[in-house]
Amino acid sequence: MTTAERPRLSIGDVSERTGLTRHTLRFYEQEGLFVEPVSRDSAGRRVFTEQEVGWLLVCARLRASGMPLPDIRRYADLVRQGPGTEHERLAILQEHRERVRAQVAELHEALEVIDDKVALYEKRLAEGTADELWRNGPECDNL
Amino acid sequence: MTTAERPRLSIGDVSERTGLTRHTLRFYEQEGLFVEPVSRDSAGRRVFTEQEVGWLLVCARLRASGMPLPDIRRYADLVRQGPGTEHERLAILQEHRERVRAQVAELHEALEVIDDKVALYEKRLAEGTADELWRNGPECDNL
DNA sequence: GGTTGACTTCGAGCCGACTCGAGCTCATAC
DNA sequence: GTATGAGCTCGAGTCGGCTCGAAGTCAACC
Repeated sequence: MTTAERPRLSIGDVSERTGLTRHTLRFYEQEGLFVEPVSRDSAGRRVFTEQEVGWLLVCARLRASGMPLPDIRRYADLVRQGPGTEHERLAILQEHRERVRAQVAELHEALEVIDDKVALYEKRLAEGTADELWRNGPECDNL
Repeated sequence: MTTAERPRLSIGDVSERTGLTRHTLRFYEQEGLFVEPVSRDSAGRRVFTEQEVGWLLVCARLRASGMPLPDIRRYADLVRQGPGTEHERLAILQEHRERVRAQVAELHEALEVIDDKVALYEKRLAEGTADELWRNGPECDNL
């Protein structure tokens, strides 16, 4: 529980550190992705903390893996509500994990198809027999 | 080179066999994803061949792995143009393969984050110490 | 010859997640 | 004191890939 420095980060700082644009950060606030309301300075500008940067980095990973904003919002809501909501938070994470795993599996299947085609083209091109790859050839399984 | 049966498949048949809706199949034709123009019967209805089903299954994999429609169209165009376009076809496939691999890597990174969180929640819930997971705990790295 | 069901075209609508821009307010640097 | 630059709000636009529905055609069965 370090009561250490609380560096006050501007939206620009956070943008740099998270890779999310300023626009996106405002949009995320509006969408309720933050656990606590984002605080403001005297001029009404957003002031972020290191904690929030950390959370945003997590959000970025969740987004990159396809978690919809409503799910992230829900998770953030639960964290805000505090103790007693851990089971549902866990459930959200587990469900998402399954979806991601399924997606990885799907991508691997696609990679198999792609790899086959690449191998075929490379072989034919190396042999100079690319023409045989043409439409009605015996081994021309789907171009 | 089997000159065998040419089963004339309706859009409904193809829909069933590819998992693509009729709407999507028409849309794909319109978008130029087919190598050859789709033929029609006397009443103007689309008639598909086994070859086309095969190609659509490939398309489905490419789409599932995120290849944009314009890229698929380009590939189909090249196949239609025939010999001499193999290098570019190969290039398209290789490029896409790299993107898919990158995506898989990204998903794995996300999975690491998710797995960590899941493990943490499971541990605390099992121990009944979930409360310690609360906000300002020492080990509470980003909720 | 009427009903059914599968097909046709066309254009519009939808979805999620940004992305952008106009017009404004501030604070700091010179 | 004014120019610069970063921030603000709000509403609208974009993008890709479907998705839907209305209105019509056609063949096959009873």
